[in-house]
Amino acid sequence: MSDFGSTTRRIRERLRADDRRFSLRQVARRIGVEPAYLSKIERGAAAPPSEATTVRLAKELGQDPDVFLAMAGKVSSDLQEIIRKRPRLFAELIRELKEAPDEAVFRIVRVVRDGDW
Amino acid sequence: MSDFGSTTRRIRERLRADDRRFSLRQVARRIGVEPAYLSKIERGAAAPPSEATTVRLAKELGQDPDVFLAMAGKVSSDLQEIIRKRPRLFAELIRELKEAPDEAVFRIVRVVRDGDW
DNA sequence: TCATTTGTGTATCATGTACGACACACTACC
DNA sequence: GGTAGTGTGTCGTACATGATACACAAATGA
Repeated sequence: MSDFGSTTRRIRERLRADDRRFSLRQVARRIGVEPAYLSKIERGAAAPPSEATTVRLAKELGQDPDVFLAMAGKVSSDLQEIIRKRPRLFAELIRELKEAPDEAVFRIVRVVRDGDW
Repeated sequence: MSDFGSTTRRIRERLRADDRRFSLRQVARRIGVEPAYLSKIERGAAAPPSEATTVRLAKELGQDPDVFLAMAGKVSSDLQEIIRKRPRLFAELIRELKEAPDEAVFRIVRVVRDGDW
């Protein structure tokens, strides 16, 4: 379940292969946490970090923050806020789309984005 | 911001007007918390309760759990799980619908529900 | 070879979350 | 006028969250 750590490690080590700046210590430093803490996270000895730290980590590794948050068992707080403002509407929409194929969901996104419908 | 308590109290007292079974103590008993705790919640002296307790409270008062959770500053964990399974897709959809009028969102719900498209 | 860098083990901590226990004073009712 | 029910004040607590601090041994590199 907690592949957050191992995935993070895998991605970081791949980046490190051709850029020494992606050592655990240097990444930890850039995202603003102690090396020991990031070490524990990557080994699964500590739970995934806070939302803010997770997002910094994702960006640092060139990954999608929403995906990293999902791996961390979280949902971005800005999404939560959107839902909380119209709970009935969004709750119904999301539950309705639970089993919908990716293509169907994405079609909606496109339709909404391209406005006029 | 924290109208959770006062709203709860208002709804409960309205129910109580024609049903003595909606005293704070009896409601607390039925949803499985101590009266003192529910009292603090209704007065805003304690933060809104856990997701599970919030849902039991909403149902007890005949309210929509998603709305009560929203007031409690939370999003139902089953919705979060749906989002976490396809984070990119749902993140994009929800952000795209952030400013969309209620009617537009609801139209999508209907279209999805009525299948075939 | 020797300084630097690296990852990690251990200990610790502050804050928040989510309540329970108990006693108290007031009100309602018969 | 006693008994039952009502809301509340105070205190405590068990556990989770999100980290820091420090020391250490192994690898790396000039």
